[in-house]
Amino acid sequence: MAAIIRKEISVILADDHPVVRDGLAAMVNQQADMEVVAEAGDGDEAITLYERHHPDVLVLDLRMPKRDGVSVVQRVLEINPKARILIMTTYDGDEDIFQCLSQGAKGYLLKDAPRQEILSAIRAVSQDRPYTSTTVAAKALQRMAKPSLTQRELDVLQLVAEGRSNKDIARRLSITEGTAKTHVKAILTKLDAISRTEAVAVAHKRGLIHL
Amino acid sequence: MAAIIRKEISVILADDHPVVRDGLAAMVNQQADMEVVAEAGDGDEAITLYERHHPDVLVLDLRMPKRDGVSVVQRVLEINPKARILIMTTYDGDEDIFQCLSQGAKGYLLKDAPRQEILSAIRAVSQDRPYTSTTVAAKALQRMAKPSLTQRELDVLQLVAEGRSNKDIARRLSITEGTAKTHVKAILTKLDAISRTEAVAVAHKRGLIHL
DNA sequence: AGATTGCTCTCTCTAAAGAGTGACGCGGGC
DNA sequence: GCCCGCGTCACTCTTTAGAGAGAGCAATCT
Repeated sequence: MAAIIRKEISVILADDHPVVRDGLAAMVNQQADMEVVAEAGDGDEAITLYERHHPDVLVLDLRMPKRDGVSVVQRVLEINPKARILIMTTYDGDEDIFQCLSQGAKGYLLKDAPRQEILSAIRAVSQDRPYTSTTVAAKALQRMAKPSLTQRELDVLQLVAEGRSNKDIARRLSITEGTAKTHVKAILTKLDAISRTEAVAVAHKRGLIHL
Repeated sequence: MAAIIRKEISVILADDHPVVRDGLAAMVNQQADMEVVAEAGDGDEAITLYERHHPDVLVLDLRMPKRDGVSVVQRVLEINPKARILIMTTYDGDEDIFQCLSQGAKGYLLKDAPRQEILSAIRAVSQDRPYTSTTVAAKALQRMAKPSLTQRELDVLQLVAEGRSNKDIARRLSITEGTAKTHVKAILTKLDAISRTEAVAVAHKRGLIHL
């Protein structure tokens, strides 16, 4: 009979795709120094399981049902400010990652990363060392140069993306049409777009909105 | 030493995410009646490996680098008209699946499907029985009622989604602005949208375009 | 206190979008 | 042969979007 051995690095996986969890679990459990102690299929579950197990590393998908990655990062860091979180996402344009990283997530990974990169990212984060894939690092620099939208502008942008007219947007946000136009104009300028439709395309590419 | 036993169902996995391939491979190889004989990371590779191995089932991600699922389905069915292909995708709104299914793909799956569903889908397809998840079947019915866009309209829609003006669209397609407007109008009517921006939102939801 | 930033609102003016209609040639199906 | 869907083009008319230019007001930072 095998004795229960505590491996050095305990990991919780949070992803809404069973396939992805299986894949990651297989990779992680094959390693001598790490093991998966729990798996979560949505944001709420991720938080519950984190509280219960307090793992060394939480591997977290950015897009999940019930509660998205950003808010999970917030909540987990409230529970344990020293939590080590590795963000994982499919889309390299996702703007949310910057929000996560600035909130205290330790690392970021793309889902199409090769096995080795994923494992070394987990090891890095487990030692409290930040890990950022080169593609993201490059994007971070690009992003510095570009102006960021205010919260209100993001609200407007969301409605623009849904196809609402200025008048409609004004009604929904309880502002005048003129003000809505002002916001839209600011959005167009900041995103360097000529029309609202182009703005939506740009915003989507940058992951500012999720259609 | 173990003898090399041919399992009943040979499978090729095609997906650009190593994690997903690992997950699927782990699931499949655990089964007594099936095994993974090759893995592809992009569309071209999928075709090459299909030709080499002629597996019982090809599990194919719809979105891949180099060559997307639709064209892989076409090519593989040229090679072997009796090929059994199981389409897999992340997005349940994807319009492309209908194209694949009508071309001869045998089944369709969402990536967030539970393990059991994935395995039974592979078994069904391996016996040449069609498999369609209930969510997709429901969507197929919905789709019947809705008018479909012509190829030309899809061309225009793509440009609309990029934020181009009617004048710009006309120039790029070498037609007059009036004609471009006619197409846009038809698109708005068919998608039941009030503005071009809303049309883009609707089209994106239905998977008619990929931003 | 002064500067900055975000949100609000107002005004004018031009360009574009979209509704409504009609029409013509071309191809395939009945 | 005829009808129909498609792509093309043309015309009018109303609504909306977007550029430009200010201005007040609150919260925050320095």
